[in-house]
Amino acid sequence: MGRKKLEIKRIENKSSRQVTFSKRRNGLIEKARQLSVLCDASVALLVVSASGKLYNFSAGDSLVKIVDRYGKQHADDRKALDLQSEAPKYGSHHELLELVERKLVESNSDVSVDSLVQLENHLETALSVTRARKTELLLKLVDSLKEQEKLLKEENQGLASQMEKNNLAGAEADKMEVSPGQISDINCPVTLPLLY
Amino acid sequence: MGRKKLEIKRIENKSSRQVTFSKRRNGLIEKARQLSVLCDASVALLVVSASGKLYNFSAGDSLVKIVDRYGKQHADDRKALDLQSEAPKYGSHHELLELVERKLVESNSDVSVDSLVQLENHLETALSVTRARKTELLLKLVDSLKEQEKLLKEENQGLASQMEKNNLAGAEADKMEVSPGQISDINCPVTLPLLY
DNA sequence: AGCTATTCATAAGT
DNA sequence: TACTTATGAATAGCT
Repeated sequence: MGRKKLEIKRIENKSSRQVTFSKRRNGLIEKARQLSVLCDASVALLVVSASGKLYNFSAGDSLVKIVDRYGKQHADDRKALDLQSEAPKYGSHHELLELVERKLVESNSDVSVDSLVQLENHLETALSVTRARKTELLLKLVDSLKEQEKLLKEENQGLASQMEKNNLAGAEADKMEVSPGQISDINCPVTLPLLY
Repeated sequence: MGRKKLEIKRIENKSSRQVTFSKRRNGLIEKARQLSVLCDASVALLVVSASGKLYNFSAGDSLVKIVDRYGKQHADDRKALDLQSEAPKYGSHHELLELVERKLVESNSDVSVDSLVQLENHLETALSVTRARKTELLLKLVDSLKEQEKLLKEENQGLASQMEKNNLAGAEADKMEVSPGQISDINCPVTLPLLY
């Protein structure tokens, strides 16, 4: 789009490469802005120049939000870590269990109603906390599974339409079996009570 | 750049908005690719359509790398956002607790011990049934979601590998592709109930 | 999806 | 770096 047709390959002359970078970067950002406004979409754009400088732009939503949405698909590590990082607090369950057992044995010889009431209260508190935690975790799990499902469905649709596009672009149809691939183990290794 | 000058404001007609979105999105991606090649730069582009679909493109370097580079500068923002997004869940818990408390205060006006014992029993039965039902439903939901996820992943992988095959069969490498989400399983929170 | 009339972006020049 | 302009590209409105 200029005085001459430009081949799309690395511009060897350093200064014109820099000029072109600046011009086209601005052009790209303007196009991104227009897309966002015209079509009510969110756009995030990150450009790293050859010299390592980072330029960023976003429209429709904050860059952080858009990146975060992307991150949900690819930062499973972070998610896993988040869940794990909460574990330590509740990790010493075994200790607690032993404590409770000791208390119970104690209370058998102790007939004082007061101390039984106290024990009851402690146990009830523990129960309540535990139960709340259980439900919270289950609900979290459900939420993340639903999120996962949504993303997978979108991805699926994207793949399908892209494939259709590719097919039209000339490749002969090659029948293909669906390979099961590696499906990681989803069995929850949990001692979850069904009823109680 | 068309038959008529187009004002840069939201296109009201839904279908032409969609068509424009598709055209301009492709144009934007092509421009991004060109910038990357011509000027030896890295470009990451994330577009979220009005309907919530995510399109991503990168050139020069992997999207994750570019985004990471950005992320390191803005880790704090993202952290804050993460925390915020989880906060709402705990709000409604409180409401429910208050409702329960009100019910308890109501029952205080009744002084008959017998009737209180009866009420206690009824409530305990109701609670137990409710709780069992809740857990049962949640676990069922989790199971079906996991099943659904498994199926979607299989389908996804099938599509991805088929597409790869098609690509090898003649089409030139298209940089833009929806990554076949390497979505590892959500870690199942292990520390479930201590007491129940 | 394709097809043009137009507008837009920009390469080269100043 | 900024402005100008000739020209190649992108695309809006149609089909």
